[in-house]
Amino acid sequence: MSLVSPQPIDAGAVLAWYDRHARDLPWRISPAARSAGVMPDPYRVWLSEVMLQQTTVAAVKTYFIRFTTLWPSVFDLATAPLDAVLREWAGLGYYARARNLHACARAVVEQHGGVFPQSAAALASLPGIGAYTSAAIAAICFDERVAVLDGNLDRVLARYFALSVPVREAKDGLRAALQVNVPNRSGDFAQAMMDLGATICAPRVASCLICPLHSGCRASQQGEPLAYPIKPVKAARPVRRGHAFVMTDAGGDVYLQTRPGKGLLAGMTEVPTSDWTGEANDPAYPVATEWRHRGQVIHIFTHFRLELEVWSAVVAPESFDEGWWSPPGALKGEALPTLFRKVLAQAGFD
DNA sequence: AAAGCGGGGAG
DNA sequence: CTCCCAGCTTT
Repeated sequence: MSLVSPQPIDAGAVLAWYDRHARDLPWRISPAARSAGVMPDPYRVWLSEVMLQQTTVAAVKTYFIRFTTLWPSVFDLATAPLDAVLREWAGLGYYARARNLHACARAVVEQHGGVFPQSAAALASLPGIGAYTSAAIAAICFDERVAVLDGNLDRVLARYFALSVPVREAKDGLRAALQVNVPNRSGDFAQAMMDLGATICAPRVASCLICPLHSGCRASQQGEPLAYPIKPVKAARPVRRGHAFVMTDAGGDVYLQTRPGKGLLAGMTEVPTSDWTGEANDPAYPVATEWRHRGQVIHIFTHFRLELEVWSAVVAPESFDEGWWSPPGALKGEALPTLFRKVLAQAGFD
């Protein structure tokens, strides 16, 4: 017995709703323009999709405009130094995306003549493009009739089918159930379903009375749309503790260095810190001098909570040669993740 | 199959 | 505070 009942999806109703209520987004071709023959630029769609991985539309907008202004084409991005891409990505999170973005731009230019492949299967072989992103680009740019399954669709379909297990355990079944319902306007359909999930069938609010899928929705029929999707048991978030050291030279420049190329915040810029452990420990200062305690920074990562004690001191620069000294006015342009911007702010560098 | 990987906004 | 967002890669 399948976990997903073969309840048909009224794609026509979804598209009719989308024609009236589509969100206006910087990377999107409106359904009216699309109907008039305007096609999306695969470069812009790809860039937006990568930025939108596990990231809200609101957070992406300014980054998208900044990136497309600096680098209007895949050729421009492929030619840009990786350092510049990381600096512009700083604050958006999941920094492996920026490295893969750059690698993907170079692959498209060097292996495909600057033209994005037009099938989901071919797109999926590129760096940073997985099952969702390949399907989204193929549908939105080329109207490939492929199932586009993101977090919104997980929720919408889990409710529509009243899925009795966590989505994780039925992903293939959901995809198959969606696939057989994908219409000719597959790009608009994909975006319509995502808009539906973002506005009507939202995580904490289900506005079933105005939903185009209301009549076929099992969860709505049961009167408990918010009971789905079934939540998997969540792991506790451990606490790690450590110390951060903000050092300035006599001229007031701040000592920065580059993080390791693998792991958390890989390749991004930081100030020196101790190890982050489960236990509070005494600060192992980088150099013996008069350190001033500037308070604490708390930062939440996906899988742990970090509490850093912030220390500052004026030091002799000769002892530090792995990194560089950055004038306070230049900090804004450094590839500093949010954690270290918090640390610097705590030490008085705004 | 599970873990690792950021950050922010909504409620 | 918790939840979760237009997920991908590595182990």
